[in-house]
Amino acid sequence: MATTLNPNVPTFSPAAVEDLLTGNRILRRAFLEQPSHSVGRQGAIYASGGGEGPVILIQRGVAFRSCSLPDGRRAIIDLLLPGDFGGLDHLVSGSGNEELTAANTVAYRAMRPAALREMMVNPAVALRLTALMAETRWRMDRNMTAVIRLDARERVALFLLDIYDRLRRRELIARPTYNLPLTQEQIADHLGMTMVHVNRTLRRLREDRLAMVAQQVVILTDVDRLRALVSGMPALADLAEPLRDMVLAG
Amino acid sequence: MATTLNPNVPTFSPAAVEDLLTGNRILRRAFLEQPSHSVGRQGAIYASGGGEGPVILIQRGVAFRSCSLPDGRRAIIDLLLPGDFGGLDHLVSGSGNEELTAANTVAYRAMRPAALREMMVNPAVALRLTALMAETRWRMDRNMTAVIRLDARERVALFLLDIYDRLRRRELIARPTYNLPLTQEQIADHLGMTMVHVNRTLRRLREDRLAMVAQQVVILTDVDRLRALVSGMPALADLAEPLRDMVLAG
DNA sequence: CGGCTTTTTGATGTCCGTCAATCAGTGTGG
DNA sequence: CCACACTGATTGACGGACATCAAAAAGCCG
Repeated sequence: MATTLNPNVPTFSPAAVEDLLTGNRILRRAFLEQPSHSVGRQGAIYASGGGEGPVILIQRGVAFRSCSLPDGRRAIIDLLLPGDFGGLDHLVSGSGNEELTAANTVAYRAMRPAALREMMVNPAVALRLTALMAETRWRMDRNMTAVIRLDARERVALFLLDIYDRLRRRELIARPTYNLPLTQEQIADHLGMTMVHVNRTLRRLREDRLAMVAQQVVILTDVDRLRALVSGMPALADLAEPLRDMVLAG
Repeated sequence: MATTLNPNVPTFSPAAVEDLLTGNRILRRAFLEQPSHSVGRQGAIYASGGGEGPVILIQRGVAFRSCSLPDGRRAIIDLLLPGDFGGLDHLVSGSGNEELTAANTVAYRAMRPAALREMMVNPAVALRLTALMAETRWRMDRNMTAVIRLDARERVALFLLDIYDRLRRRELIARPTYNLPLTQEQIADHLGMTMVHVNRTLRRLREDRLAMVAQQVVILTDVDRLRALVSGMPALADLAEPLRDMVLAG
């Protein structure tokens, strides 16, 4: 087995691991029984004002949750990779203000919130859903911290590293190279910068031989020095070893 | 009854309201049976690395969740007001990276995560916990959007208005005036600016007769024009009418 | 009154945004 | 097959919003 990626990754409470494992299994099985959907690039998986949105499990592709202002400004609040769940707040909210958009072609399973709520009578499922929401929050904590206190270079470095770690833990990649289906403008909307400055920052990272990003392909040429850039940040929280999301196919 | 504060506040799914009400009642009752704790200004309610942190319900005072970098930079990620729950991710996480600090003297009830997990066998409680986590996420979405895409003036205006709305909905205040036990440096750490610039921005708001902030006292002199400043932002999500948190005393 | 934190203000600098033009990649239809 | 259009990437010149540095003033507390 792979060793833990980082010494102080938040782990799940031991007392809860059993339930989390069970809940994880049940939940994924239920989603995999649903029909598979697909949306193309820039397509909406759900949008605000569209009634009760679904809860989804991403199987292939990348999606992002965003908030758009009327004047054209936009914030990309969270990024969902294969294996991530989205729309969990639809469990309780009739109408949120968020929208979920496919960055590239996305294949996903969807469930109605009502069906999921019924599954929550199983405490293991309920606990697992709590864990999923907590995970989302850890991701957001991180990006929030980055946007609040890191400079452009650090922000981009952290962003590239975090996606790398998330993909690696799911064993979707093995080497420090991956496909990132976001335009520089979308990256800018996620990191709180302008497209132009994202471009310049990426160029500098390239010149410094830290990372190369071109045409949706990311190559981390020096992971160690990248990590050193953001060494002040706490580790990326993710599922503990026994909870890795292995069931993606189906 | 008061009318809804905003036409398109996200409401809870009708199908879930019954359970949410029940869960809310049970949950608060359980917390109110716990002994009351108190911490002074700048005291830690829980910190990273302190073992399994508690889940808490704030009764009096204001607390903030923050992430500190070794070089002294700090991000204040979320603000907790009376009636808010904190540390919900301790339900699943053994060791997070967050810390919760009292802004002024805070009185709160605390429960061990294990006890709460046992209560989750009740689906109503589980659903209510999900709702609480969703609510936290809506708050963070908002501040994330603000820090990513609003300028300093808009950020401060939104910040002051949001706290105002949160306090008002809990009926902790009736007029556009409240106590805000944060230093300008802490406000800066929450909004992603420097203390100096927060100060200047507050001065401009005062000169424009929009809001006065002095010595922890906030007076919104022109709520309408303040709202106009941030009219592009979606409404602040909060509990629907039947779910207002009324049980604070005890 | 000291000693502390917090606020306030000025002077100066810089990181990043804005504007604008060019270039590259992709698709389309004549 | 090549104009044409369109989106996204890239780069330069310039400006501004915000940060940094520094110091004084104002609260706060024993």
